[in-house]
Amino acid sequence: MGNLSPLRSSKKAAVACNNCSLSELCLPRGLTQEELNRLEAAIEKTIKITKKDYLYRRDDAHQAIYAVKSGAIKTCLSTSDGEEQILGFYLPGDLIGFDALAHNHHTCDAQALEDTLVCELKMDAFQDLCGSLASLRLGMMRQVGIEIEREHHMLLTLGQMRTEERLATFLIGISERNQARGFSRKEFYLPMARHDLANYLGMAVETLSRMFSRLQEDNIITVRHRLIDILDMDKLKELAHYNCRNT
Amino acid sequence: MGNLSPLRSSKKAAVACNNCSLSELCLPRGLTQEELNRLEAAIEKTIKITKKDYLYRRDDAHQAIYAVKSGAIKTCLSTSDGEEQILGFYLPGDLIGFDALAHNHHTCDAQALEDTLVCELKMDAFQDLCGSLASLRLGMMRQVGIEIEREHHMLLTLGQMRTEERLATFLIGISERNQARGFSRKEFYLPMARHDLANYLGMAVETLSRMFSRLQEDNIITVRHRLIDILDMDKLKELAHYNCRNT
DNA sequence: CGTTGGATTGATATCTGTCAAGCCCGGTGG
DNA sequence: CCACCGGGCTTGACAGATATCAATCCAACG
Repeated sequence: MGNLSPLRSSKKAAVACNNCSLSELCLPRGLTQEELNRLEAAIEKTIKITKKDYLYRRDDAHQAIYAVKSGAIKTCLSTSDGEEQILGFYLPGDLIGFDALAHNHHTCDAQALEDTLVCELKMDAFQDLCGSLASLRLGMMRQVGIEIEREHHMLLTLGQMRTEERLATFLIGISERNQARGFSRKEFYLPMARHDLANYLGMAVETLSRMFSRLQEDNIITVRHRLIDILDMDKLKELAHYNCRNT
Repeated sequence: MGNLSPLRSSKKAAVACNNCSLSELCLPRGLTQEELNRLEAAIEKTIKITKKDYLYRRDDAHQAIYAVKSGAIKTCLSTSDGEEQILGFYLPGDLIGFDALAHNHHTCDAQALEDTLVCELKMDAFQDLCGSLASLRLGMMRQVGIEIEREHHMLLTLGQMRTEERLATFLIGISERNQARGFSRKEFYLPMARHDLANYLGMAVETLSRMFSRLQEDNIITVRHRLIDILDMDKLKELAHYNCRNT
């Protein structure tokens, strides 16, 4: 468990959206220079979250939307009987914090999987901006829409697929997200522990481990702990029914 | 399968938001009278969708957000290999259409489970309104947030629960939604077929049927086809781990 | 009143979870 | 430098839940 009150070091963002390599994935996409300047003025600071600390917890007031700059964050629903469901993994360029839109307080926990930097966009400043910047409203809606689509796809994964298919689908997704960020689409590090990934994919850790082993035996990937190398993307997509589920 | 191009009869809404019994569940919640008037002016018409026809289909342009006035709608992802995943059931007072926020076209199908009436709020009129009505922006965000929370809860259901627990959770949810709409929370009609419900809950139809039977044997509910009577809400909540998962 | 599609029930196969043991790697301290 | 943990991960054996296949059953409807 991380600290309940994580120490956060913060300062004005060192990297402006302008110079941020992630801006094409993030909220700024499609904004003009002038609009971007106004958005940036509303971005308070960059927050550093140490591995295992929380960006926010359930019931925290909805103070801001965050953009991941580096590192990785998981969101997760916890129940009082000790069960939990991982809701998503957030990588650089992803926006996080929409779980609080309905009730003005967060409805899940957001925890850093590794040391992580996020930009903070305060809700009050954001609300003001939305009044005058139609493009920002659209950008926000687009981001919320992406979140909804992601969750729809996850419902399909949990509702219809068997374990091997789920893992294949997940690996392809991570691969594509890495590619969009300019990293290798065939070789990468998973930021999360087996425990978290198994939970996210709705299976036991042991089952997940077996599926990794099976993919390796079939020469589709190599696994060395969290380091994944996709050897045969076509076969992987076949297992994931990739072409069926995306057309 | 319904028609690909359903016939829609439409007219200006017969019931204004003011007089609509659902306004407390719907977008108008929290708006002042003047704001409400402006919103209403943007509501184009009431659309009638015949059972099995589609309100919209995947890839349709995002023309509007819809509010269900009566009837019921399911949303559903279809894959080219013939599988599908039901994403949600929408009852009177619910807003539908957020799946298109990211890409300006719909990413799932929305089909009427019975003859259904919806209000149509055109996106362009809505975008204009959002510029000047901060309260409407907030209302929209709240509705989107509700959708996200609903999906989070569904991920928990599919990821962590076993079949009986899923059904119990679903029945409690329907019961609460009925109650919020002024209907009985213990006796109600399910608008969807077993096939759809089983798909939604990520199990085989036969398993769902067995779970219904088991709940009936244990005198927790009575089932007569789609008519459900909850005899013992406490036991049902116990099965659903209701208190664990909602605190 | 027969047809048809949905729903239930039964028998069986399969997948996945559970329990248990062992492995591997990184960290720690002697 | 090496031995010794400890936690995360993997593997194996087994049990149990759920899917699948098949056979009714039932209700709505023409």
